[in-house]
This record gives sequence, structure tokens and C-alpha cells, in this order.
Amino acid sequence: MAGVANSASISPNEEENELRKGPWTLDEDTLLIHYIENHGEGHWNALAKCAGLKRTGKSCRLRWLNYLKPDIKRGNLTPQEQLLILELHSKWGNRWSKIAQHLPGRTDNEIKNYWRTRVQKQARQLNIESNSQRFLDAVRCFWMPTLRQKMEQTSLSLDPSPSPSSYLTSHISAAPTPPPPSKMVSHVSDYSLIGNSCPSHNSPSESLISQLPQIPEQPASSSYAFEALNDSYYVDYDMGGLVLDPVSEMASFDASQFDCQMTESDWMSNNYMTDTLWNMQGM
DNA sequence: AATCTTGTCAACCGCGTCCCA
DNA sequence: ATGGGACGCGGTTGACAAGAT
Repeated sequence: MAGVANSASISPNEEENELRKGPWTLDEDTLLIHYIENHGEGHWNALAKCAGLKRTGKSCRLRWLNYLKPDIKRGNLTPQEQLLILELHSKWGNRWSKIAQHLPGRTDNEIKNYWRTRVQKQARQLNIESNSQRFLDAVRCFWMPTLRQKMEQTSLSLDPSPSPSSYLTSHISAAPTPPPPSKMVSHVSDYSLIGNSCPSHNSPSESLISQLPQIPEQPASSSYAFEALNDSYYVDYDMGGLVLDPVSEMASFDASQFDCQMTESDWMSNNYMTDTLWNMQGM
């Protein structure tokens, strides 16, 4: 690594060339913004020097792309965005940059942080690997359907005028009616293609993925059998948080609306989902 | 009120890929 | 063909804030 700031014994000349690290100051931000406004982005190492920034080009690029760029969207991820992240992650894995290309205004860093802090947290609470098939199935069967329901609810009350998230909602409203639910889905990849994953979620659309431009995929994950129905859970989504409790906790729950099960590995119906409430608050 | 724990997110780091001389 | 610089990506770290004890 090139020089690091705050080193004790450096000559004045070295100090002159010392590269700064850590949080950016307002002055640095201003310098970078003004320089890019006048000269455009790219050639980051040269840019850093010419702009008078004591930063690496790499640091300048990161600061611009993740924070200063004008079209960066701030604030919590919408249910649409969360759902899209889940779907695209199930399709592409940790290809954050690729996923971010489909979420205008969101950065790969933001999506990555979302996944690590919110999604992986749930895996820890379930005591399963976040990259395991089990967890992916849980995401498809519980989380994604609930987000779809949330999207449907919000779209009903949405002002018809375009909004920053209209990229997604427009796709949703234009989507065809999903096929009848299948009782037997033999492969996880089939799940993704069907879009509504576990059947019966009254989704307003097919998978968001199917609405996106075709991009070459990695091979499908290992096959996994799902079939009949044997348990249900109450799902509550509130202010960006999901709480999944056993249906017994919620007398008014309509089990027919949430009927994903599996028999081969019946983990959700007992050990994990009943003993450990799947608390998705903050998601 | 003080301390500890947990969550969030900006930033850094290492590595792989691309491009050009 | 290849070596080096620039760039981009994904993983990780660390500072700070918020919540819990």
C-alpha cells in the first residue's frame, strides 16, 4: 500500500505526497464533484492528482460511484427493490454489480450491505448457512411471496404518476397472469423461472427476473424436491420488516394463501420455523 | 447514567480482467 | 506474446449510532 496518513516519521516532502485514507471531508467531496463536473469521470489516478486530492484513484472512484454521483438513490430499499435483489441473487449469487445494474440509483455496495446485514442475519438466526439451499428455499417460500404481497398492496394505493421506483412497478403492472400453481416443482431453478416460487401467493406478476433483459446465467443450483403441503406460517410485513410466526399464533391466518412445503427436508415445519421464529425485522 | 452489544454502512483491500504499448 | 497500468468486483474492516442491559 502506498503511504498511509498519520505516519509519525515522514519528511515534509513525503507528507506533501502523503495519501489520505478514511472518511472523506466536505472539501474533498467538493473538489471531486467540481472536477468531475468539468472534466468527466474516468482515468481515476490522473483525476485524483489533477483535482488536487490526496487520495488514490481507486478511492476517488469509489467515493464518486457509491456516494457522490447525482443519481444515487438514498433511503430504505423498497419492497420492490428487496424482492428484485432476492430474485436476482437467487439467480446470479453474489454478483452485486450485476444485480445493481437492475436497480437504478442503487450501488453494488449498498446491495451487498443489505444482503450481509439483513439477509444473512436471518440465516444466522435460523442457524443455517446463508448460502445453503435451505436458506434459499426459505427466502423463496416465505420472504419473496410476502414482498410480492406488500408490493401488491402498495401498488393499489400508489399515485399513478411516475415515481423513482416506477421502473419496477411498471413492469409489474404490465406482467401477464401467472400460470396455475404447480403442486410439484422438481428443481429450484424451476422455481425461479416460475417466479412465484412456492405456489399460491397471488402475486401480481411473474418473476421480476422474467421482465428483465436476458442475460446469460450461471448453471442452475442443485435440484431440490418440493411437494405437498403440511404446515403454514403467519407472515407479517411492517415498515420494511418481516416477522414470521407459526400459524398457531395467528387465528385469522388463511392457510390457503401460504402453503409452501417440502417433504424431503422438512426443516421449515418443525425445528427451524416453529422453534425459531423467523424474525425479519429491519429487512 | 454508564457500559455493553448489535446493526449499519462507508471505505479499504486484494485479486482478476481488460486494454494497450 | 507479454508486461504493466487502469479499472472493476467482491470480501472485509472499522467507526459510529442505536438499542439493550
